[in-house]
Parts: sequence; structure tokens; C-alpha cells
Amino acid sequence: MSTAVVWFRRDLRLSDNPTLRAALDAADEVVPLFVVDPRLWESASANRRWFLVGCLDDLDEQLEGGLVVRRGDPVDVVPQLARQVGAEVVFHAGDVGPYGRERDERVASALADDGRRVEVPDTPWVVAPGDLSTTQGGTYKVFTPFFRAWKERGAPDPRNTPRRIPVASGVRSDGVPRAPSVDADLPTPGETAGRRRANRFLREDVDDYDERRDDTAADATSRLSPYLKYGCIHPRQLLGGLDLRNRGHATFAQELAWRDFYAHVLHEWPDSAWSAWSDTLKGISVSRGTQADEHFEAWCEGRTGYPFVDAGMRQLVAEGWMHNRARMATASFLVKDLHIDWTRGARFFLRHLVDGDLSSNNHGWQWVAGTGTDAAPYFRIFNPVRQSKRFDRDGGYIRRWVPELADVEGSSVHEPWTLDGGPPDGYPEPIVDHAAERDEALRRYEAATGRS
DNA sequence: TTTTGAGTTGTTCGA
DNA sequence: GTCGAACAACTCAAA
Repeated sequence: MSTAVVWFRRDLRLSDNPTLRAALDAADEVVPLFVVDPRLWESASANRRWFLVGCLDDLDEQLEGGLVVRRGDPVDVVPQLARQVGAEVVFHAGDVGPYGRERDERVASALADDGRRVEVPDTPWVVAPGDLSTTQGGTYKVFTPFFRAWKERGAPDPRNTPRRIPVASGVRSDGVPRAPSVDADLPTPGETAGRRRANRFLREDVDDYDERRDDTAADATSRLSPYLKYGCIHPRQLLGGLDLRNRGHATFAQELAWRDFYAHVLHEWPDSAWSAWSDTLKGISVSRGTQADEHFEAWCEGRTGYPFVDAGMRQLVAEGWMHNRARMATASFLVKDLHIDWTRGARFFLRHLVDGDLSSNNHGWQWVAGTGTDAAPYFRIFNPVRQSKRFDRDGGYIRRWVPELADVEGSSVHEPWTLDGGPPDGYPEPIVDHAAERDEALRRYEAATGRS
């Protein structure tokens, strides 16, 4: 009777799971393992811990209580368990973050010392990071050629869900951790909920995704990011349900490709998680000190006086999620209107986002800040009022998230300081003047790049 | 080796 | 109100 360990990390599903499939093909029975790594657990936000716990509960339920949860450093826990159950091979999916990759190497070498080995049949991306190169053999730094190559590669066929999973019995489990209490109204966690969400999106919303995704009030994005983050669903499964001749489908596929692109970038340049990928703006002046701290706090709490920005920030705290359009507008405001270092904003986003992913989040921030691969040109500065009028035409998004403005009629909701008598009670005047700060941002960029 | 075409998401200004 | 150009040069990727 042979036994294999399947180490689940951010692939918390049974369907289309090549890692699980490979283990089942290789052994008579499996031990499905999740390791609560204190280092990751402590640093994860309450929102993400809550969601993760829900995913584990769902997985455990599907395994009829067979999930083995152990707390501790994976470098100790995984080899220990493998030895205990007599597993020759540990199967897990690949990771891309600096910590995860180092951890995986150490686990693999600890297992090897004990005469065991690791197999990595899959990753959480459509194309494994590092697997797509330019014709010269380099890593893509520009999205469009990456996307071309990515499309040509095509999605592998989804694997069938195993009918029966023979789980080894009698293996001690510490049990799924208790969920922390959270203030946010978070989505239902787990594979079951993720599949339901995906099916609904593919059935109802993807056809006109290209036209409606930017309408913040319509809320017509997929909202699948938390499920992708924890692997409740694999992007391959979504891609398989798309017809790329349809514009909505093609646009959504492109978003999946962006997720892959940034994972590739982080894989190649691990330091780019928290420091500028490009040094062209190395010397740019960022604001620090008391006033910057006050500005940052106002931004975090959604009281900048710019309703569209405030709506986004309040949605983030309330739902652990923010509409993509609002992510760009709020990020641009922090970097270009308040001149605050992008890493501060990225850190705050990660603390609240239930989909918080190092590569997508931080490279998205670098795109806004102008320091990333294929970054926005320096002169691309979002106007918070213009964005508001374009992407929240009737103000529904603002009125939903900024109740002080719920009764403001017409287009004044985008710029309440223009009302007679100023903004309604309880809503602030703008903390900065956008036109002036836009000029200031351009000045700082010029100074940093040596242009005159 | 050299050349060529192109590059997520914007804004403003002037015709 | 609409439209095109300017906002910069540079680097990437492929031929």
C-alpha cells in the first residue's frame, strides 16, 4: 500500500487539480495536507485568514473530514509527516513569491536528506512562471508580446475531478484553525462558492464584460479574484469556458493573462515585490512627515474629499475588495496627488484585500507609480473627478459607499465642493487641489528624470 | 547587427 | 460637443 502526501497551499480545490491527480496516479492513497505556517499566518490580514479558513473548511468537507492540518514551519512539518505516513513523494503546486520559493527549496532538500522527493505538477497560473520566453530567450517585460505568446500557448485541457479520493485514515490533524472575527462583509469562501460564482459570471456577465467592466456602479466584474488567489478555481478552468472570438470573453482572457504576466515578472525579479523594478525614478522625491502621514490616513479612511477616491477606499475596508477601476484611481491619487511612496499604499491594500496577491497587487502599484515593467507614462495622471464622471456616470457607486453624499443630486456628487454652502455636513473639503498637485507631480518626475 | 514598429486602463488644449 | 495632437524619449521584441 503506497501513500503520497498532497500538500495544498493556494490550490484549495479538488476539480482540475493536476497536483492531486498526479498523487492519485502515483499512489494507492493520499494524505491531503495543509500547513498553517506561522510566518504566513501571522502576517496575513484578518480578512485573508477568515477567507482561508473558509476555504479549508470547504475542502475538508469535500474530503469528508480527511484534510490533515498541521501547524508549524513547513520545513519541519512536511518531512515529518512524509516520514510518519511512509510517503516517498510529496506533491505540491509551484509558488512564485520570494518567501514561498525559498521555503519550497528548503522543504525539498529536507525531504531529499530523508530519501524522499517532491513533485511539482502544476502552478496557480495558466502558464508556469518562467515557462514563456522571448525568441531571444529572455523574460518578457512588455505585456502585449507576452500576451501574444501566452495566447499561442493556449490553455491545457482541464483534468477531470477524481471520482473517489482514497484518503489515508488515522493521521492526526490539528484541525482547521478558528476563523478570526472580521469587520468586512466578505465573499463566501471555498471551491463550492467559487465554482458557483464562476458559472454565474460565465453565463451572465462575460458576454459584455468589455463594455461594462469599467462601470463601477454596475459591479459587472467577475469578482473571482479571491477564488483565484486561493486556487478555489484555476484560471485554466475559466479560460476553458471562453470563446476568444467574443470581445467580452477576449477581454476577460486578457485579465487572466495580466495575472500570469505579473507572476512571471515576480518570478524573474523577486526583489521587485517591494522595490522599484526600474530605477528610472530612483531619485524621485516622495512626501514624508506629519502632513504626509495625515494625508495617508485620510486616504486610508476615505476622507480625501474626492468622492470617487473615498468610495473606493471605503469599499476596500467594507468588503475586503475594490473595483479595479477604483483601485487605479485611488492608487493614482496616493502616488500623484499626495506624492506618497507606492509601497505604503500597496501594503494597505494587501492588509484589506481578500484577493491580496503580491505579484498582481504590487506590480499594479508599480504600473501606476511608473516604476514597473510596461508602466504607465509619467504624464498619465488620473483626474479623480473626470474618472468619477466617466466610470460612475450617475454617481451610484459614490452614493453606495459615501452615505454623506447619498442625497446629493445630479453631477455635484462628483465634486461636492461646488455645492452652494460646500459639501454636506460630515463630508470634507478636498484635502489637496488636484490641478496643483498634478503640476507638482510632473515637476517631481521631471526633476527625477533630468528633463527640463 | 541593424532596423522597425509598437507600447492597458489618461488628460488637456486648441481647432 | 467632438476630435486629434501633444505630452518624451526609450526600450522592447521580432524580423
